[in-house]
Amino acid sequence: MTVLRSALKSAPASTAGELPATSRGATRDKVDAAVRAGLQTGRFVPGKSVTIRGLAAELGVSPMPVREVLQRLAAENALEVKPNGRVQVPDMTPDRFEEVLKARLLLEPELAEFALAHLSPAHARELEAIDDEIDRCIITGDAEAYMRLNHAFHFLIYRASASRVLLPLIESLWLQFAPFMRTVYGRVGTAILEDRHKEAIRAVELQDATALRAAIHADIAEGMGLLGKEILSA
Amino acid sequence: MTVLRSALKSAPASTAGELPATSRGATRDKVDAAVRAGLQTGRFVPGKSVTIRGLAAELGVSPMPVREVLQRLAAENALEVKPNGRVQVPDMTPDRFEEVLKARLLLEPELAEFALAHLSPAHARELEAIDDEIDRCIITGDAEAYMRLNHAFHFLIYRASASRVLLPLIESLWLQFAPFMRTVYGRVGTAILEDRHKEAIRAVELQDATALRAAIHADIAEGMGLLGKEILSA
DNA sequence: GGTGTCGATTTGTGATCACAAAATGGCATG
DNA sequence: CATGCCATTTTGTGATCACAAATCGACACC
Repeated sequence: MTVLRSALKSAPASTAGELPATSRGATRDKVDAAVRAGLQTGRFVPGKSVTIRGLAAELGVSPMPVREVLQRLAAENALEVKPNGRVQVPDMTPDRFEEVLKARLLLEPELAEFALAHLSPAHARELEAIDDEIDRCIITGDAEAYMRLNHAFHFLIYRASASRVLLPLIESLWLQFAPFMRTVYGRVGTAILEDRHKEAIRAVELQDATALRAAIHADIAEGMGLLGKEILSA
Repeated sequence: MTVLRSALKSAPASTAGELPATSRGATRDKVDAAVRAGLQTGRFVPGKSVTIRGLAAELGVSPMPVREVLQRLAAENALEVKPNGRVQVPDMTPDRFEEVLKARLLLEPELAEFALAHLSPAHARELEAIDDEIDRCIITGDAEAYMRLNHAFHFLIYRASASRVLLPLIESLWLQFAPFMRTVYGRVGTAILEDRHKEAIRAVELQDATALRAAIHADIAEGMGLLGKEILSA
């Protein structure tokens, strides 16, 4: 039996040609990264139902790691398990949107200020590079790249805090509103986008906590407030 | 094969005598509830390693639902998956403690105020009943019951908000500090405990948002601030 | 007596399977 | 032509298995 199973297992592995680098939990990490990226970039749209077998086949893995990843993301409220067990990307509602906005305004300026002491001039230059790319994406209308870069900008700041509590909470929030924002950008385009990134960068350079808080707060309030009105018309 | 497996499956079921009521995901829910309760009541202590097979055997289920539950709780930062895949209850550090405290002070007064409009005089009476029991627990020194009731008190308020965003974040926070608090109570006893529950109840009765915020804020700051110093001596 | 090494055991991981519930679709009936 | 019903398919769930990595323990060697 053992030999037989080994033969079956090595067969698809040889076709894929990726025998090595199978460290602990590699498959699960791969699936996790794929789904998270899909949520952030809009591959998964609110209301879209995600099936275990479907994702497993798409990624060329067994249903097992997919099940665990879906459970994880459901626990983070990035996905929703319906009473019949089906998993889907939650729809956005006005109430939910307002709550996410409120939570972001409470937590993100706080963590940004906490991270400020760990942000060097080198970080400021990295932020500028990202922001330049963001400006390009707004012009070209590349909503997917915009979302990826905007995420990179904010989390370059937040991650500097080395937080193990606030940071996961904020990541959960981003996963909750990202799919919805993606659909909004798809509808209204990216031309109207404005941000307070340059103010934030200046605050980092000057190590000005108050200014950084204000920049992050305004960036969130304006960015989400601007597009939040869209959900009333939908 | 099918018949053979059915025989194998029905055998242990008949010994346990619980054929019915096997609705969707019942086993997983049972495991989930068991582990959550264990974390809240101190059955699981920081540093304690939790094994899949161990828990599965203890609860009389297969390793499968346990794996998913552990993944979920790890996603909520209630458990920690070490690089070798082992799962354990995270240790508390001064940094982590301070961050949890900060996050609670930001989120819980906010959600309490948001819930206030949904809190009726009947709720106030429920809160009073819980608080009476809490006072008894403080006297008798029943730390486990105290923690369960304190959780019930706060979440009776928070749950009234019908929040789908802030509430899960706060639940995650409680799961993070509960195991640690349990060990602290075990060391210093419950006699020194004080709370602002009566102020909170009065605020609910009067529908006074400012007073409720203040009561919740003070309850958290004093309750955790009082015991947080313990981690410096450990 | 301390230490390194090798074997046995424990444990997480990924895969496959059998089953039940739900969803889907076609078909017959009103 | 609409509608209710039934067979088929899809899908989630729980269980078991084979394997690999890690941990633990004993024994020999220095």
